[in-house]
Amino acid sequence: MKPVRTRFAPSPTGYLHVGGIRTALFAWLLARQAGGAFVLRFEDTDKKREVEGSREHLIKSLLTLGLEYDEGPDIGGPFAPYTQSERLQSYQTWAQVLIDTGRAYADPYTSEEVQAFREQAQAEKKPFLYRNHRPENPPKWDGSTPLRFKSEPKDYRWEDAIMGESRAGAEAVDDFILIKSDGFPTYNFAHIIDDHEMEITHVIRGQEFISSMPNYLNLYEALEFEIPILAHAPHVLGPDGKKKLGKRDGAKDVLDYIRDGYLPEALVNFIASLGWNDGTEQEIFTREELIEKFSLERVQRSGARFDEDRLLWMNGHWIRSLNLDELYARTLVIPAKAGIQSVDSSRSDHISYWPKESENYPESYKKQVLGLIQERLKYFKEIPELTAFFFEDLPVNRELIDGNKQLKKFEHAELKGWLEQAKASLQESDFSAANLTERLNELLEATGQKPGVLFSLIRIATTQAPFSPSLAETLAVLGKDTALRRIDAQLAAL
RNA sequence: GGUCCCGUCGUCUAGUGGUCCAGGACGUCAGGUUCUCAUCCUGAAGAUCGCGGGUUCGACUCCCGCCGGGAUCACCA
Repeated sequence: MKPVRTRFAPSPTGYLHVGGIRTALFAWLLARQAGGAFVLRFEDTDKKREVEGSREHLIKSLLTLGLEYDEGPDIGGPFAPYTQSERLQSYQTWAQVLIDTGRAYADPYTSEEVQAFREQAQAEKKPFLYRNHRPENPPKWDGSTPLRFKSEPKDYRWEDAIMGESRAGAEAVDDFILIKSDGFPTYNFAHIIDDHEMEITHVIRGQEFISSMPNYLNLYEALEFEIPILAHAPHVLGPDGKKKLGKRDGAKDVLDYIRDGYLPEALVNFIASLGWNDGTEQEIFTREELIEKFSLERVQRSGARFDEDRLLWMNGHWIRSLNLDELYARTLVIPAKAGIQSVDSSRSDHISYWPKESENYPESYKKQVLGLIQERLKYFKEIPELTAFFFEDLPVNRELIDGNKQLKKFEHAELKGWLEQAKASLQESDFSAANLTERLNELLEATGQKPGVLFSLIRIATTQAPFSPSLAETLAVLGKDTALRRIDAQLAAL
């Protein structure tokens, strides 16, 4: 049994969005599960489409999610180089093998001529097959024209680890281009050479390549290469459930999610469970559980829709599962945007998720605050709006009391009286949560009011926020000076 | 249009001939937890299993047709 070697082979032409990284995750999972190797390879044979900075972006995305690769363009490995534009010699060598065995020939037509053939076929409502125009005596290939594969059409049946038993007729096999006239190989040729030379055992990629499988199978045979295990994953669909997810649908790339404060754990869990489950009712999986339980056979064959609500829920779950110190450490740094600058990338004036006003507060204070909001935090970018009142006195907002369904039925004078009572009691408190709770309960009796009334009143006075964590805990964190100062401000406004 | 793939609650899915008048999760709605928001708990609504034929004692599960959706038909990957 050969050691498992999987690869992720993106072309550096743009962002790595959630749909794209799923195949990377699957490949990584398989490699880790088998104790094999996960390889990163850049397929940059189309210089025109290359996007500046996308290599860095791709690498950063992978690493941020914890999908470490064992061999790759930047770290090398036993089969280096891992960038196709640096492997031209290999393609040249194998192309010569094909020429020598009569399985490749120079394309004598201009692209206009080929286009004419194509249009002619279309007019006759017949599928266009280049091989129907295969020249009888092709010129010797000198590199100035495309080099084509001389196919041997036949029906194919093959096993796809995800899609199951697959088949296609001979009409799907054609003479495709191996090497372009610019000297670079096509994907169709290059990836097969690379996978072979790099000893890749599992090819996992998007379903857009399924229809090319007969061509690849034909090439593998001509080259006498062993065919790796093949797996084609369905696309992740956009919110409308129709088109595949892409940047232009507003699909954010992976790093956008990270920057918004989504945890890698949640993203990995979410992406893995988009179209995969282990057959039980388990929804939350750690990275280790995924490595242990993942299998291509259980990957759904139909495309799954990207459901942001579910991601949000999952992220909240993972945030709650972290201990406070760990969670706090994660809120300290907003990862820098690597590679491509997103047009809508947010301002970079914040280096942490905490609001500006928090910078003069000690870490211990911020940790207490975080402890109070942990169970209501869905993603880190929400921290400022959830915590603002812990760091600054917000202006008195009359609407909070006048619009409160419990409080609006009382006269201001009455509310003022209760707040005065509260102030008097709180002045005597040591502001420990226990003492605060005790005094708050006494106040309930003294005023004869329900918590819904009294606590709402004090909560609004001390936070000026529409919602906040529970009263005693909030007061304890806020501290005596701040709490009393804010009560005075509220009193003055009533 | 040719070829290939797919089709279970709004969404992600469990389900491989009977235990399914279809189970779980997200979302939604209602109730509970000394106040708000959230968490947590409980409950509810929500799928004639795309449609129509077969096969079978019996089909979400097998077969055929249809419809719908997707992918692909480049000197892009």
